Amino acid sequence: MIDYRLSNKEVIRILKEALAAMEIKGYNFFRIRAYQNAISILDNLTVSIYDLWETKRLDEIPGIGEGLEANLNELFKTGKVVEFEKLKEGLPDGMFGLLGIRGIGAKKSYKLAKAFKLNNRENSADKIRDLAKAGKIRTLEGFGEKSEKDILSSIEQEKQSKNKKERILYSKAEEVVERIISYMKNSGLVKNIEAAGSFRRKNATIGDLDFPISTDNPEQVIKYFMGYPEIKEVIVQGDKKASVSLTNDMQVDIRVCSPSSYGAMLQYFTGSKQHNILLRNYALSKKMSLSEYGIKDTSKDIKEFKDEISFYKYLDLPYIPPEIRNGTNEIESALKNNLPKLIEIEDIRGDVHMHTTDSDGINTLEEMIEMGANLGYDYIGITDHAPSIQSRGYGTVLKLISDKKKKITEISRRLNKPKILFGYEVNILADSSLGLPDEIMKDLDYCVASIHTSFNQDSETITNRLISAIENPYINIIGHPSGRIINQRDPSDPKWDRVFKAARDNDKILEINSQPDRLDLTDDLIRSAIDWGVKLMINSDAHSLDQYSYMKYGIYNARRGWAEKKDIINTYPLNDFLKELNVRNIS
DNA sequence: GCCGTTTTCGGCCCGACTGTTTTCAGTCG
Repeated sequence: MIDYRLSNKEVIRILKEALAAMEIKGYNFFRIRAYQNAISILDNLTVSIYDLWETKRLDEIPGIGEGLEANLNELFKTGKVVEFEKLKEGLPDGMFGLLGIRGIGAKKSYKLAKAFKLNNRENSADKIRDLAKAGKIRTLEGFGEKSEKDILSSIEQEKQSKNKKERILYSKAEEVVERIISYMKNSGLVKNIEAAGSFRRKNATIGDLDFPISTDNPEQVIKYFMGYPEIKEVIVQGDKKASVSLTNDMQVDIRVCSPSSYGAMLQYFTGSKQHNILLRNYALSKKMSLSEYGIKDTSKDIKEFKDEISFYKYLDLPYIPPEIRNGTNEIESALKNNLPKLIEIEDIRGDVHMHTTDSDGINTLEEMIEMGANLGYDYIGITDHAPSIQSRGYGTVLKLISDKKKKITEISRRLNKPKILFGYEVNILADSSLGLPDEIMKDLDYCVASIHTSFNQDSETITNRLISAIENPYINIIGHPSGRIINQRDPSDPKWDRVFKAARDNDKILEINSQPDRLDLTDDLIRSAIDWGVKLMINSDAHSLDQYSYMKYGIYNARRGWAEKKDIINTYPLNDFLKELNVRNIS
């Protein structure tokens, strides 16, 4: 049997088209909303919908009930959904080429496609652009000169940014955030401001930036914001909010409120959208209504909140950290008083994956060790890429290793902290063999095994490669297990359940790699690894002194994966850590 | 269509902004 392995993006496109068709045909409002809700949830998944279907876990997704599960089942089995095809009957195909253009939803795309007889989605956007240029759109009822102009600029912008419209790395977004906050604070008008949204939830990548701002002078603040030098285009501008796009193509949204209601605004603007919907539903069950202005209960007047803690408290909930406000089961856990006590950066006692000038690092062994000492770490581990026996010869490699070992022993004698571990990052080769032979690895303190080549092998082969490294007695850690590079290389696709089981049964550690473009394991894999009882550690994989600080990104990622201190072994005191890692040659 | 700390029936998050309207529909977050 052949399945149709559609990507999340394709599945969502198909559902959005069905949704648009229902809106045109005037289906029940709440049925439409159920579809919107399901699409929004699916769109936020970081796991593959197909994988969930294949492992029969679609019913675990909130918002997907019997009906949509049956639709998706049909879609993955046959490549289409008969019900959806019927829904779209009689609608001009061109309208589906217009969905997704800013400001054009179902109704407008239908109106346009119908009026101008656009029967092909491939060229409908181009045709509308030409019609707008010719001043034909304004002749349509409900459209005017302004909307014609907006449509034109939306289409041209869409075309322009088609290839570069990727979400940017959290670490890059940090720089933009700092510039905006310092600009706004300079106005002297701002009481509170911070970046909310996915940035505050510490997503690995950021789409838009959202800033709640409290002030006694809303109009002035909006006006002042409009003078921000990186603004390319103003999308909306009102009394209470504004949206702009920057010269780097990021969208920035601000909301302005009074200091007395900043807590509710921050909560609203932090999201996630799904978290807020669930929270508002929960509030309704307690006869309360939530908004960005505060909480309305039966007394009808709005109770305001200066901070988020009091906001959640009024709902009889403990504070829910932004990193886990993903609209999964965090409210349920909060109600049971069962929220995780998430790991903090201060919990980290060491970092044992890093490189020096002996491989592709840019600082020397001595410099890297000194930095680890300055940071106050209890232990660090040096793991350059293992030298290749094939290209250097067995004897040379042995000599290299013993020289390096001597050097580390000497430095260790001078320092009482940190404990310095000596290992290598060893390649897991395409045929599942390892880049260093066992007899060399066994004399090292520990080894990290990582995949650096042949990422595109099929799922079964990748799974076996990872598992055979896990089963090797001299491998202690699997480095950046999925191999993804954000926006450059997709994660490889092993059977994670088998990998997790093997790691747990063999007492091996899986790494959370903190490089901002890796963040690997990903947050949801961290969550399932923990459920499997797998021990994890967070490493910077530093290739220079300043990259030690990447540890914080790994922490953010681990927090998103609901990780607690006990789940991450490099929070343990030295002796417990060495034992947990199964370090050899402990002196 | 989805879902359950009021409910397996009867509800369904909340508000801002825009353009084309004379009170609101469409879109967005």
